[in-house]
Amino acid sequence: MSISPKLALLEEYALVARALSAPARLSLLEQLAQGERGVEALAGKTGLTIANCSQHLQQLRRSGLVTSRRDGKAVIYRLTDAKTLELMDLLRIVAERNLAQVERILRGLSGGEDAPEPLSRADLAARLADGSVTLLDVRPADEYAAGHIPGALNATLAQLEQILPTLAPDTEIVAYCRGPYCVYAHQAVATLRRHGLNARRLDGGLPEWREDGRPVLIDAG
Amino acid sequence: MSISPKLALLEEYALVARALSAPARLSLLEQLAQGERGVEALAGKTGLTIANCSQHLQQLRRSGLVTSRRDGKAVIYRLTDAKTLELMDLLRIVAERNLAQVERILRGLSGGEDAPEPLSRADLAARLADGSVTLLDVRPADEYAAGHIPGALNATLAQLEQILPTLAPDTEIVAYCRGPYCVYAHQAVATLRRHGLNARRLDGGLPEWREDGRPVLIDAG
DNA sequence: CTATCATTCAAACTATCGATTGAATGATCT
DNA sequence: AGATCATTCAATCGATAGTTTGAATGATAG
Repeated sequence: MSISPKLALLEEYALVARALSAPARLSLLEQLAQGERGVEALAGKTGLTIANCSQHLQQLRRSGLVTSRRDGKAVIYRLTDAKTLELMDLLRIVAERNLAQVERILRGLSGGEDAPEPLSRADLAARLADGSVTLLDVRPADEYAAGHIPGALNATLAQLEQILPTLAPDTEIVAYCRGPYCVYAHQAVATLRRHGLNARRLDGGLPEWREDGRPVLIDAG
Repeated sequence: MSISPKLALLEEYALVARALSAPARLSLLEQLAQGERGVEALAGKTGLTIANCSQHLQQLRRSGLVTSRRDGKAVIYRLTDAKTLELMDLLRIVAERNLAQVERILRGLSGGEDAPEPLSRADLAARLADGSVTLLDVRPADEYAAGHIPGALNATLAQLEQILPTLAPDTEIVAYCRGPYCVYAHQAVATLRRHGLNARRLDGGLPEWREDGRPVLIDAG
């Protein structure tokens, strides 16, 4: 190659950033952060066609953010390592700190109300131990089944209104979802608070909880 | 807006990543990591035309990674905060861990020899205190003048061969440069080792050193 | 060894990005 | 107030990215 090594290096770094520069791929990474998945499952969850999904996944693989293995006739993708999750998190943090538009969208999700500070994962662990909190997993049932925080109830946003009466009104409710880019927990907290309940989000989702080395319960399949 | 808030959020995160997805902009960020700069200075350092440089800078500003202020008739850009530097670093780390191509380029810079592990900044500080190390700043003279680690000698790669005889042969030499994306230190260490000297890189460059809260010496202008 | 099926490739199209040129802006300085 | 000059805007071009469609691959299962 005739170009300078310096430029060649920058091209490589840019390749990683470019892999993160399309919403569709961020959506795929969000899914993969919860666990390894096949192409078809990912396409279904993200609403992409199979072929399109495959191409995005290959781009993610070329960037080194994800890797794949073969299982029978299926190809299973997964995040390469925890650094990928770190990168996703940092991207979100920078966007939330610096972009007014993000602030606006998140405020819209909360129905304009001020949401309380998220609960740290360490604090949640302590409060789960002494039972002073109701934990709510607001992801779809299949994702809950594939792994969730022990002690968490599962209810999608649609189901939330139905289970409202069953929630102890004096116990603080903590909601969590997929992690870096998921908005379910934001919306759930807004709904719960509109109904007068004391609710807040968990800081991070299941991927971060798992990355902390904390226990994850998998339903028997 | 009619699109879902979720997609809108992902678009914003992708905007930040897209800002990092062009080598020219990474190059600008590398310069800005060393300190705030005007458009013309940045264009000169990166080899971009003024207009092109201005457009890239605006894209960086839209992404929230950099901000600007006016000083007389000049517009001065700077990194928004330390998170930008973190993001640049993490991008490099992920690329170095996962991309074979990066490994190859860095090996080429070292002339194929195995380079020793970089020295940590904390260790450097200790060894500067007891004088057991020769510190070499291999950036251009103007960047050295704008701020450098106290006690560092300045020599560009071109000048390196000339000052070789003046270096104590028994003292370990530590080289540093701009930081995340700079290759000068790699090349300098390779040159020094080819001449039989005991040399290694500093982990990180001036921006990381400054971010640690360590002293930086600015030449009187 | 052949059929099957999940995945990948290839080609086409549209949209967007990056570089260049030359003109316009707009804050300063006299 | 007008001249100056750094910066930004606008228009253009070529190159690249994203989506869709349909065909090709290639590992498995019978």
